[in-house]
Amino acid sequence: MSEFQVTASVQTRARLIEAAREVFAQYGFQGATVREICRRAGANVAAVNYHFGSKDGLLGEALNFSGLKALQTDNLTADHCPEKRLRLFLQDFMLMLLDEKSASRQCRIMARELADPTPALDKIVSEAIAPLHEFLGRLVCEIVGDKMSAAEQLRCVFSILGQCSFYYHSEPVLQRLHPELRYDTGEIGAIAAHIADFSLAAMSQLARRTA
Amino acid sequence: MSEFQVTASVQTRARLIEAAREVFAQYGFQGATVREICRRAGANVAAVNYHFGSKDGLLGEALNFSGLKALQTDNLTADHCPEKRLRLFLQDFMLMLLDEKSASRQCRIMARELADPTPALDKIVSEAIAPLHEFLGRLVCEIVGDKMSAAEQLRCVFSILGQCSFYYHSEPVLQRLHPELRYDTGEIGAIAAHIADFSLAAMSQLARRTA
Amino acid sequence: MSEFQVTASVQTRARLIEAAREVFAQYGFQGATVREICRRAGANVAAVNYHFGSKDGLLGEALNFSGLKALQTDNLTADHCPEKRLRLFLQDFMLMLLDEKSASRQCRIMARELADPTPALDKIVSEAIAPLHEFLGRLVCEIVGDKMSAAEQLRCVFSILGQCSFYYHSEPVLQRLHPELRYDTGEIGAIAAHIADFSLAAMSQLARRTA
Amino acid sequence: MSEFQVTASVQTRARLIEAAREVFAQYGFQGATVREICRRAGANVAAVNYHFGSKDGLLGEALNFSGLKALQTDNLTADHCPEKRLRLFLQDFMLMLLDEKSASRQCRIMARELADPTPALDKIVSEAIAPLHEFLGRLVCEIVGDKMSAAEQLRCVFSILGQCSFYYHSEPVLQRLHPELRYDTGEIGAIAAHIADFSLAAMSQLARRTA
DNA sequence: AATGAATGAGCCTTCATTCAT
DNA sequence: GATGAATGAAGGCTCATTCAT
Repeated sequence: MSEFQVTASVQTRARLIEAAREVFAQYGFQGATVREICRRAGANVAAVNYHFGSKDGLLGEALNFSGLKALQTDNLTADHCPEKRLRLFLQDFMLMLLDEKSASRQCRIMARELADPTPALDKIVSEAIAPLHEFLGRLVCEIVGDKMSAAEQLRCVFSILGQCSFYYHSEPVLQRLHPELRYDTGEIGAIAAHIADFSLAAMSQLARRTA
Repeated sequence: MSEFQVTASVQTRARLIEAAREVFAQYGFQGATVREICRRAGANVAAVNYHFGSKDGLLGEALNFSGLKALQTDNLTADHCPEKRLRLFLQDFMLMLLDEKSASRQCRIMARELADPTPALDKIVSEAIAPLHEFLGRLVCEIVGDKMSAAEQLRCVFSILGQCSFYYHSEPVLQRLHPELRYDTGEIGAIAAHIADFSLAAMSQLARRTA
Repeated sequence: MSEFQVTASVQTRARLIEAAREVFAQYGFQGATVREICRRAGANVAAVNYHFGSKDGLLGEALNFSGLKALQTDNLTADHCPEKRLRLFLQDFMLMLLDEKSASRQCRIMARELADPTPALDKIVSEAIAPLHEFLGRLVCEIVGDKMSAAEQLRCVFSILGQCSFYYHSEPVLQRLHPELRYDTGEIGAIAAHIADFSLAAMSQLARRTA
Repeated sequence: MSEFQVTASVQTRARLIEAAREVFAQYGFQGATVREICRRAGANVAAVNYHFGSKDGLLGEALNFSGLKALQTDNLTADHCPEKRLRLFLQDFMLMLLDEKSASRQCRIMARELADPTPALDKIVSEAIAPLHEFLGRLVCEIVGDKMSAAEQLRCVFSILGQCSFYYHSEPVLQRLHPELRYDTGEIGAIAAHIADFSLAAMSQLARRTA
């Protein structure tokens, strides 16, 4: 094979993955069709099976969590108190979750996996969600110190994540209940600030109470 | 028409609805097949269209929010302070949401609608979710009084609902991360108590801060 | 069975036949559905099979040629020259064929049978079309006398019938080509007059030529 | 794509169109099934949708009026008087209409469309019937000149077309009434000659009368 | 290596008919 | 006698996948 062809093949693969992310995010795994993905990628109908073996295989490749990982490593290297770091992380995380940019697509695919798990969920959990839980767990631990049991700390992590994902999952509902709501940069910042306020207030109060 | 046939028809309808709830909850609206529903209901493939006109029509009938409504009316008639009533509601609500009983199936269907909205979502929003948001909105208002803006109160409602739905949406993830976790009555009670503690602590702190 | 019920049964039968004529005329035999016929007749879905054995059986009963027969017997008793009687017959016949009245429905069903014959066509031919051909055959014979061979006379009958049925069969086409065309009483009269003029002119000329 | 495959695809398409013409002509658009068409074409059930998008799309492709158009252009280039050209056209036209060759199938499909119009009728009218009416309109105009009003000329066209289509539409009836009738070349020629004689006689007489 | 053609299982739905009362 | 419920065969169509080059 000539080098030109190698490059063409690689580009086709890349376009397929990009198109798959769009279509999976928009229609879900079941609702997405191989034809539509190939159409958007400008590739042949058979390309998906050729490059990835199956629709399932493509889903596996389409998942990519580098953005989410970068968020965490950046946050860890910042020189702030844990409360401030939680605030900053929530700002970045909600922006990634709610902003109408490409980064949001993986989140959307992940969210769909929760409602309708496929074998790809295992990969998502081990590569993206487990590290995220651990990251937040350490942050909460730093904030509440030893004033809370491990089980309570875990539930605080869940409370924070629950608040975050709510705005993502409930978007179609919120659009109907509050049509004026728009996830623009300002609104997302306000949401993140509220989650930080709410959670930090709760944790400080609960930590004090236990003590 | 004989009384026997009326009964038979009603029973067939009921079996179809029950089967539909199972299958919709398990596979989602798209993934569910009329054949599987009819098979489980012991009815003919054509039964769904005969009784409900279409798969969509069956979905509409399969959705029933009487349990959720009862929760709210019961709570409103209770003679307690608003904080206590929030606690009690969360206990009932999380039990309905997480307990492995039939009531949970409507929730599962609703949850799937969020990830992949169908025309039925409008019905769900107007009949179930909107009243629930209003109910919690009034409760929060009673708790924080005039010490918080309406927008902040609304975000508190979202924070509460987000925490609740997290345990529901993330079940498959949590099963993988914490295989020892079981949603038995005791665990559900502890979760509900945590959400109440966390939220009440946050609200009291935020209300005080504003004041 | 009480006399009341007998009457009810007879009425249901009659309503079914009337509804069947409407629906067969509108949608054709294949396109017509038993459900729609029963709905219009205000009868049960099973009524057609109960009263007529099958959809085919209903078609047989729905066909009725009394109007067409009356036309011919009326014409035969009129005291006019054959040319005049042809004119009068064409006026009546085209009115029956084209006027938007109930009488037209049997014609429409018959016309559909020609394009898509069912077993009912045999009945139609023997009871309606054959007598009509014979009637016109005698009329043509009276007009051209012995100046034309039997084969030529037969073709003249065909030429007359062809002109008549054209306006019926081609209605959807003519509506598209000449949207201003309306089959009102005046237009139908003009059409019938033209067919009479055209055919009598042709026959007189051909008869003279042969002689 | 290899040349072999291109050829294979074209052949499959062609076989499908040919089979569709057979089946549509035999059973009508509604009565025809995609399965039967594919069976006759030796193709898969999905082939129709793959190649033509839908059953409707296939009908559109199955209609082809090149034969009819050729008839008219050939006739226009002939160097004869208009009466002679009408005679010649009727010979060709009736042969196309009645001869048991493939060309007849499009006519049969067209005839069915008249009794049970589908969206394809628009295409038929604009591409085949309208030009045919115009062609005959010009011929009639040449024959009767200015001795007849435009409305009368139009009715003469209808009288000619009515006679022609009668032999086509009424074939199942004529088979029952005159079982000895066969549309062989000789008979078709005699029919065409009769229509020409009848129509020219009528027109000359009517034109003279008006003058 | 990569593609257009073709596949067949499966989808929802429609329908004339039969069943049990 | 007459009906509402139920049937099952068949309809057009969609889809991920495989085939042949």
